[in-house]
Amino acid sequence: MSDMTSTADAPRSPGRPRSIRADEAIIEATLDLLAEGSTIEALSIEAIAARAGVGKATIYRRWAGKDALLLDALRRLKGVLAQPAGHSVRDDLVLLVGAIGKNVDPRAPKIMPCLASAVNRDSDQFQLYQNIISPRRQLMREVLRRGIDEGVLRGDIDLEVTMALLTGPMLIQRVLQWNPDLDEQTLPERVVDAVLQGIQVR
Amino acid sequence: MSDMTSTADAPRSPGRPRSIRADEAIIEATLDLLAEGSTIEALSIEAIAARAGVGKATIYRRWAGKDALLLDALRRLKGVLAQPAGHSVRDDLVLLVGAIGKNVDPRAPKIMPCLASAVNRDSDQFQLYQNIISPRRQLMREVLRRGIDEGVLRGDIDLEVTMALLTGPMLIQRVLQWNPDLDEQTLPERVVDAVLQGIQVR
DNA sequence: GCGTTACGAGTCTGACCCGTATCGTATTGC
DNA sequence: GCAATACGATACGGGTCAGACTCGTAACGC
Repeated sequence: MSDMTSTADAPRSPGRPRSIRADEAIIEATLDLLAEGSTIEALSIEAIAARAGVGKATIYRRWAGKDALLLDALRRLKGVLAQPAGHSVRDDLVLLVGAIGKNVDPRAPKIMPCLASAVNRDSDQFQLYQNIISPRRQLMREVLRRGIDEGVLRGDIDLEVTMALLTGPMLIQRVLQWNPDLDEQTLPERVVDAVLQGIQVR
Repeated sequence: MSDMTSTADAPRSPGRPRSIRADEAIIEATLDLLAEGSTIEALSIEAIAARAGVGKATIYRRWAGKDALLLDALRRLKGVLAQPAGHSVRDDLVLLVGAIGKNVDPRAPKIMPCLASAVNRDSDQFQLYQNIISPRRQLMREVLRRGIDEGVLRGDIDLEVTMALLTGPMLIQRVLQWNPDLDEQTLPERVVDAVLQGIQVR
């Protein structure tokens, strides 16, 4: 997708090879600046170059512009998929819900909120976002299906609505800080249990 | 909060009074530009003035800067609180959930996503956001409490978690377009029913 | 060593914008 | 009519930034 992919095959390189350290420094600088509070569009190539200790040309040699750089930088944040143990449906759901918005990179929580706007205005970034979350949705869908097969969950539930039910509360809390009084730590467990049991008198 | 409040008392005005049409045109232009896809920080006073058919000085005569103008402009969007009928707890919840992210102004859904980032970086805007949603949370809390009193809802549920459960799915759908396959129209009903009944086999 | 390419640093042009000031004009109270 | 204040328009100095370019230098294959 970016120029960097061409590094893989590496047919032959006449001159001095590109510095891998520069690649890394540029990406890191981008994420650092975002995590420090810069918004996406306030981010300038000049600032990134300065922060990375790199000439502007070094950036333009690798990426076409800010958008392409950002696309590569944000890819770093998606982290790895959580792997449900497969024993208890409830525990698996707690694990998956707890993993929402939680990434390997500690900067991710700071950066994620500012993506919310971008996702709804740029269709490329919307696609990137969907590409990241759809495998996670799939994972949760499979756990729910397993629950139905095992007879733990009812067969007539709407899987998509149920996933929204499990994901929504965690997401608005992590991304929007919707309710400052809500404890994020114990939220996954409480959400899963509430969804499982319902709130109605039976 | 802004200079405009001083218009209220109006002690005495020597010269030509300020044009109310200009006030309106500036606010409208601001909201229009935001709704058309401009982000908050890409929004410039010059663009607003041009769109409103107004000189820049006319804007600076009223507001100290872009932030003050935005604060006033966004206040227009919050709309009125939904009024639950008070008959059926389920119907009231469906009404409240359906009202999430739904404002009188048709531009609101387009503008809301780009506020997500601002809310998490500027504490002033975070407060403004909390001030807007906390009465709505209170409304929902009262409906839930009524449900408990009436014996429709269990007494041992966590109100705050339940509210997150009801609000989250709707919010991520309206603001983040979390799952494009999910029908926004019928979502409130389905969310409320799922939360009421739970998904577990009983 | 030589051609080639990359490097950090810096320069340059052309946008765009802010916030202020200044036009000539319009609208108010007196 | 006259002072006062508003209006839209425009010009201004100061600032930031995009991208393309230029340095002198560094690292590679041959």
